[in-house]
Amino acid sequence: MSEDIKEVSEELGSTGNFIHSYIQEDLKGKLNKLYTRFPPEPNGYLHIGHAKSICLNFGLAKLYGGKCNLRFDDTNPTKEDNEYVEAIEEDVKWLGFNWEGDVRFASSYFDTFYDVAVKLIKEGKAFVCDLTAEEMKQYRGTLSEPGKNSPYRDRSVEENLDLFERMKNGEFEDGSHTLRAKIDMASPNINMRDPVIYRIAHASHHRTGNKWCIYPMYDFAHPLEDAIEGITHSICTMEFEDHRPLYDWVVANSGLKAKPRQIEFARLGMTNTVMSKRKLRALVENGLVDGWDDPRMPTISGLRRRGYTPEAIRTFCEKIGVSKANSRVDSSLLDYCIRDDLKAKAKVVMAVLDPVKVIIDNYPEGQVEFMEIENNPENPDLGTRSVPFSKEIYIEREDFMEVPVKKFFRLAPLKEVRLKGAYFVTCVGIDKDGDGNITAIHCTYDPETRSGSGFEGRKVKGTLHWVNADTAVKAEARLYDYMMLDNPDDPDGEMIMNPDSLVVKECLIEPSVKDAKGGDKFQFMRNGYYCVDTKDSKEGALVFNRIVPLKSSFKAK
RNA sequence: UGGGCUAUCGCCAAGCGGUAAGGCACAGGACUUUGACUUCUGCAUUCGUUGGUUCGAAUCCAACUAGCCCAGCCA
Repeated sequence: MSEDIKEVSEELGSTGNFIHSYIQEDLKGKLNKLYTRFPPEPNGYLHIGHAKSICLNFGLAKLYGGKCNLRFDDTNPTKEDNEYVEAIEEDVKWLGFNWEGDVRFASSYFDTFYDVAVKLIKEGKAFVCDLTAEEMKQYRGTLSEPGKNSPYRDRSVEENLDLFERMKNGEFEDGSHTLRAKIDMASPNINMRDPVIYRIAHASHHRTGNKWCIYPMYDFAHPLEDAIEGITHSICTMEFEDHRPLYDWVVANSGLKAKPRQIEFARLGMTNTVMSKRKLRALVENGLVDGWDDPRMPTISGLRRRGYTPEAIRTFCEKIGVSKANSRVDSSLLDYCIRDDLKAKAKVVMAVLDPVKVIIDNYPEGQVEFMEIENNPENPDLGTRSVPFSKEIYIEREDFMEVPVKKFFRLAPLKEVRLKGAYFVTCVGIDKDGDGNITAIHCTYDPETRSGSGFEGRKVKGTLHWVNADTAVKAEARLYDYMMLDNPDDPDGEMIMNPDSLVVKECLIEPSVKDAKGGDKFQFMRNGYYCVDTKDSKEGALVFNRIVPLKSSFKAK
């Protein structure tokens, strides 16, 4: 095992984070196997911040030859639902991770939790408290003043046992009693001021139904869950750092042998999006987005629908690193990751989003030629396809300028450009309507310049994508941009929805995409990466989501 | 103002007493049948501040400063 650690350590080089140091330290000592867990509460959908935790926990387990559980922390029935457990399982699988054995549920340990609570009562380490929520708040003290002992703190073990059993049996109303750990009301750490470990909630649980009407609190349940499962390293986010003394107290007093170690890291923040469940829920409930899987959402389901790949998300999670410092990662890093993943995977096709007609005056009327074009110049394995070409085609409106700016390589009067995979054409005239708008561009082509003919006579600076007018497929393109904008009026960082986060266009695409299915990904040449929408795309009425635009160093000034 | 944590390039982030890795972003050059990709080059004499220890400090010590978290019968 120490050899393995050495190898891992060398492999990591200088990229290892502080968690690796802890784990390696522990593995050199008493432990011989790493065991982690990903423990979401099933009360919402997973987002890319969870992906960071998933990659960390499952990734660490894999790296050190250990195991990782998927466990639902379902200790609060009023907020949880089976809908979420199913969605979460799907997301974790989709991201490419396999959990150890069956999915675990905190709720399947409810009997054990109860037994530990009884043990604590018997040892004088827990008591039933009759204080109301409001009274308890008064007794708790403040950040700078110590709290006071509850008047119920010194009840006898017998009375506590009796009361706790009656709590379990449903004799009391919600909020009338709690079970509290007896620790220290004067502790500077508020979490240690006799924290509540069980509350009464006459609510139906999505898995245990009406069997229980008392439910354990996170601070009590979580350390026990970890200890029961033999978790060695319980990795969570920074806000739980203050809870660690309580976590350790529960483990130490539980009678369980395992001694999991809690390690905290900073949660993910990203620019141009929101990550809090509350804010995401508000967007969904206010109808500002098309559900939790709206392609603008940072949810795993949203990213998946948008066209992000698990590989890209995993790479992103590796690249952002893990530390304890608050941070907001620039969204451009995620953009980079998906482009990098798709560049050799996606077929490159030609699509025109803002078409203007081009008539090739000297091309024979009625003639159609099929041009053989490589699907991805970087990846010959993707093969070639045949693209029809004829007298009338469409090009991108922005690829023509009647009065070109300097350094404009594209089409302009009397300028020659290459049509990708076809011929060189020269603009010889323009048709305009009564308002002066260009309705068609007239060109001539040079038959000698046919693509693949080996023509070397002259060079052109620009290559344009195009679609054949007769055979083009009409489709809907949904151009997504960052969901949120910084709000200059709110220095606290409350963001506002980007009004241009979705722009819908009708576009024309070469016929090879005709049979594309939901989830298929393409590069629209010179434009960006697109994914066929899994919800709204139909045969004959394709809908493409723009995953991310291509970079461009061209600036028209 | 009690306790906990954090502070290294525009954004992440290595660094663990021997003289500032890497990625993204950005800028410029080459290449190019995608102004993409690829490739080359540039990008912190300086590590929140101020002192101290040391031959030597981002790394040790002290004092400041700033930011985040905690007063749910949420997780």
